[in-house]
Amino acid sequence: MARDAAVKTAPPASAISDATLREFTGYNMKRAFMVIQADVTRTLEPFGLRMVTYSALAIVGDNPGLSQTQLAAALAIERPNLVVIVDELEGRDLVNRDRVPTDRRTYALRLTTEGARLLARATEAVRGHEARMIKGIGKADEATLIACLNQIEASDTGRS
Amino acid sequence: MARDAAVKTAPPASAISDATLREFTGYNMKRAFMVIQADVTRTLEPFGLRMVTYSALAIVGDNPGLSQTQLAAALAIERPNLVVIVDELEGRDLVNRDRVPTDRRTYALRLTTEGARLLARATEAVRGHEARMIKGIGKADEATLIACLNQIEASDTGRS
DNA sequence: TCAAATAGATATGAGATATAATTATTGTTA
DNA sequence: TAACAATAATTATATCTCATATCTATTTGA
Repeated sequence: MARDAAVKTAPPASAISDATLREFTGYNMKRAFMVIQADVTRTLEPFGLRMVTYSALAIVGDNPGLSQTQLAAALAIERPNLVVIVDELEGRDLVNRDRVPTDRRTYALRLTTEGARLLARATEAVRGHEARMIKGIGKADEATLIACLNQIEASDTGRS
Repeated sequence: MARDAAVKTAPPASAISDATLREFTGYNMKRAFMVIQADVTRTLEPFGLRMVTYSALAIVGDNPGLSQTQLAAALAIERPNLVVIVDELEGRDLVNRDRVPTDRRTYALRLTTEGARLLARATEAVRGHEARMIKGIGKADEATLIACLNQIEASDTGRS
């Protein structure tokens, strides 16, 4: 239904040129990322996960005992916004907020057994998503793609 | 100030691993795109433009006389959200909403002289941004990068 | 011991995005 | 040709994301 609407609302859509924007890496990347985002969202939906909640589980899994501040930094989101995310994951018994005896201000975040199981299953699904996305791209080109993306990421000056 | 805060709020930030997520193209792409987005936002700010308003100018420049529905489709945004964008550009005398004699429901969007001038200047600035982003990436790798991004974009099934 | 800094949480606001519904106009067809 | 369906733009609105300011509890450091 949504698909029909999208098609109908763009009668001669293919006739529209985006030549000027195609010159730029950022535009091509945004269009590619939109496809990836849509597919990964569909991929995670059966697990009741969004990109950000899946990412949070993955980071906690890789770094058991980290604090919410550290997790927020790793996810590049603000700490207030992370609180509700951890609330959600804790409410579903996917992560625990363990108290730290040496510093009672902070929590040590850890996956529960169920959280680890869900992360493993979701990661398998995301691997399937990954395979769909890079289908038709050779190993060498894929390596070049990742290297270019990492190079661009590293070019960050970080100035505000 | 914001930079200091960001640094300060992540004391042992470098110690946090994102190994699981690094496996995925989408994660690497998101991190790279965040850098691009931040830089292009800074680049366009002196022109009073955001990514979406610059993109709108570029598409109108490439397709003079197109309708708002076509522009919305090209920008992949919903038509109601485009209205305020065109309002803004029209209010700044960068684009005109010309009436179409054969169909009085629709507008033919065109750049004003000033809109064309601003687009040209902004495009030069964005070319500078592009150069910053891909600095250190060779011509061949850059071509591979774009080809991979376009391949991923083309893998879109479009199902909702 | 007292001031500053930190972790988490709460409240809140701004911005982006999506949907439903309205108006004006055009196309279709009974 | 009259009535109905479809389309373009718009308005209103809800939701989601993202950022900032502020608060409490706790720790650190002068």
